[in-house]
Amino acid sequence: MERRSLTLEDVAREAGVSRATVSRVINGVRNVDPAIRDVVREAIERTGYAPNRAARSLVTRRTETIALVISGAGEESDGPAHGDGPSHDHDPSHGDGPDGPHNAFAARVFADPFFGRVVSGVVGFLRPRSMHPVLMVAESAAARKQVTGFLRQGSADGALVVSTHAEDPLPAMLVAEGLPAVCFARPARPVPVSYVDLAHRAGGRLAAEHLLAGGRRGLVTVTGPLDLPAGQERLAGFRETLERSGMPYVPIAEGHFTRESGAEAMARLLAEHPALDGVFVANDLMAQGACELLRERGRSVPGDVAMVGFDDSSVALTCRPPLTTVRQPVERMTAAMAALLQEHVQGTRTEPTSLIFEPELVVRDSA
Amino acid sequence: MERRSLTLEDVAREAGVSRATVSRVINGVRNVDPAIRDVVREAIERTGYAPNRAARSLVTRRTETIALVISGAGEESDGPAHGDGPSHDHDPSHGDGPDGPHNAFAARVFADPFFGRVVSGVVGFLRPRSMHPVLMVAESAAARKQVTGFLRQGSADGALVVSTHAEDPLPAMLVAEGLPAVCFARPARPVPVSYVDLAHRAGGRLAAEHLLAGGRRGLVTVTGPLDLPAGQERLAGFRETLERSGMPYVPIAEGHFTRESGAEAMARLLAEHPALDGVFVANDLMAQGACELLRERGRSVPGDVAMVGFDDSSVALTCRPPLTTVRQPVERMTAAMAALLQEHVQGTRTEPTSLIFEPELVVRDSA
DNA sequence: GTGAAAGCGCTAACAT
DNA sequence: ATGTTAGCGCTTTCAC
Repeated sequence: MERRSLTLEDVAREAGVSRATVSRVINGVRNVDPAIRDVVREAIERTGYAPNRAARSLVTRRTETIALVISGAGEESDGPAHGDGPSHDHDPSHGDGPDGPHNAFAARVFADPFFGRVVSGVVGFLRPRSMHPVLMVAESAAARKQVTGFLRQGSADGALVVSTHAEDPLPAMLVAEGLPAVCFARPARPVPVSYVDLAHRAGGRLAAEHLLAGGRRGLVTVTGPLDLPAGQERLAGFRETLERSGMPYVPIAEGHFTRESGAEAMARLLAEHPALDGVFVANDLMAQGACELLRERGRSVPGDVAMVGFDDSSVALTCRPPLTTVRQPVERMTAAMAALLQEHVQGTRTEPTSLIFEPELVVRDSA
Repeated sequence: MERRSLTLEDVAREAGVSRATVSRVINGVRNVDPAIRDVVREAIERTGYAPNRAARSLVTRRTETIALVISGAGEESDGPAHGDGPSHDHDPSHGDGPDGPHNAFAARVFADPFFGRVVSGVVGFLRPRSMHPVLMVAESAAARKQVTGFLRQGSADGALVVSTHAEDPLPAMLVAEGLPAVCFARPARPVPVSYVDLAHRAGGRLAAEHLLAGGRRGLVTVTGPLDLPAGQERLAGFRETLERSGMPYVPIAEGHFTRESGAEAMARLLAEHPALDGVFVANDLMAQGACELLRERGRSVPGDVAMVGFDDSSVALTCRPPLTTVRQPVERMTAAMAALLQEHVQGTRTEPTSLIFEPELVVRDSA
């Protein structure tokens, strides 16, 4: 049943040439007589030959595989306990128990609509090149070791890192080991690593301008986590613009990019500034929460309060009303990450590089 | 900068033993003197050695990698055109253009909250075993070839297949090539392949019983695609139960598991049966659509109309009101898929096997 | 332009 | 219990 896999040797015999020639044909090296080339191609076709990845990888030192890492900060496993073997994990909900997700982190991350767009962009770039990402989750120290180990043993050529927390140590670890990596968003503390990011400040500006253009003057904002560059910059852009319009003071409430925190922040703002008539919420998930809270409190959107979100994630459409939002071209950004990583792997680019994308205002019904 | 990677040889020298011994220690083979074992371990630690995956894979004929394939039916690329090379694609939106996702399929799939749960379950099983899934999308004939090719060249040991359409030819292709595979849900047409599935019929029953228990008598249902076993069975279970309660006739409207189709189906039902007071919607996404439509039409949920969804996906919580729904333990199911595949790969199980999971009613606010 | 041959780093007989 | 050795299937000099 398990037919011994075909080798170059078999194809070579079939075509009446040497292994080397078949190899050349497969790898598209010139210096091959067109006639012979066709004969070989036919032999490959006829036999259904598929080159062995491991063998090739062993000699080329390339895997043509990249890792897509969803990485969190040190949370659980960086606590006081240490010295355990690398495969042990301190999270009590860990393990392949009957409860499905081995930990809350993975479940949370994969449920985020943002994740789908990330994957979509990466796959969009990779697939036409016959490459496919290996998905890794790294929220603990042990998991991060797994990532570097994975790369060091040559299981992948490099890593695409999407961090969910500001203090993620993974980028620095990768750099320290000399492993090719590209991050989504500039790391909170400087690391000589390539990254792709959004012009967050410009995004905040777009939001402010739109709200202002709509005649709103009682403006407030629900910010993202202010220890994240993205959180700071979006706020800065928003503030800046209002300031230029003679509104130096803007009430703010900090959220952490979750729906619940958006609702809570909105509640605080509403309590302190009942006259508000426009709000910039630093991501769509929080905007959804804010929207619901506003409705509960009897304020209509956009009638009483105009709202601009950020990201243009799927919830922007799901939300009632559909959200006017600052679109982050996530798919293009993650595709660019893959392209950049590819260059680093191939050695056609060596210096850490950053690519900044421009946001775009998508006007729907909320403002 | 690029330090030549360490080899077994280096570690062996460092530890003063032979390559074979180091190999034994690493692979946990007995027959190693504990003292020597420790010396070797220390040498590994000291040198920071990481075994080369390709080299190992070449001899073991195992990759310790599995593919997670999100697969659609033949759609675009199975049209009249054919004979193109495998890397060509007919979808005009294909390619790494500036528009992000190389095709609508990937974008649609990855945006589905269901996808996150699938990944979460798979990763939950794999990660404690230091394995990581390779993500593949296969919605065209060419893409499916890529999948079988990927496995045939030994890039992965087997595939986990999640089909989004009834007539997906991939499972049959995999079986025909003798490649290890496990599917999510029973294939629409019989294929001798292992799969994990839900007792859909029991789920339909749960929904009916709950609605009945709530005193609702004007019951209708929005079904899933009726060419899918899941669609048929959920309906059958629902019908069955009502029939036993003396309600042989149930108005139905078919949807295709999208929010829009749910709203449309609900609209049809409402037009024909304005007196309805309870509805079973065959998935949460459609339920959300139905819910919104009901509200637009001035019917409150659950006041005027009680609603039970299916899946318990993230939208069940997002939905206003939060959905009472039939929970599908997706994470456990996909973890089981991975476990089953593992057995097939290791040869500890050879016959196609099916694992059926029981659904569970989650009562929230909509019914 | 093509073939012969030398490894890539590892595991698994087989010897010892 | 440990070392020696023969490949796994491929790419890549190096001759021709």
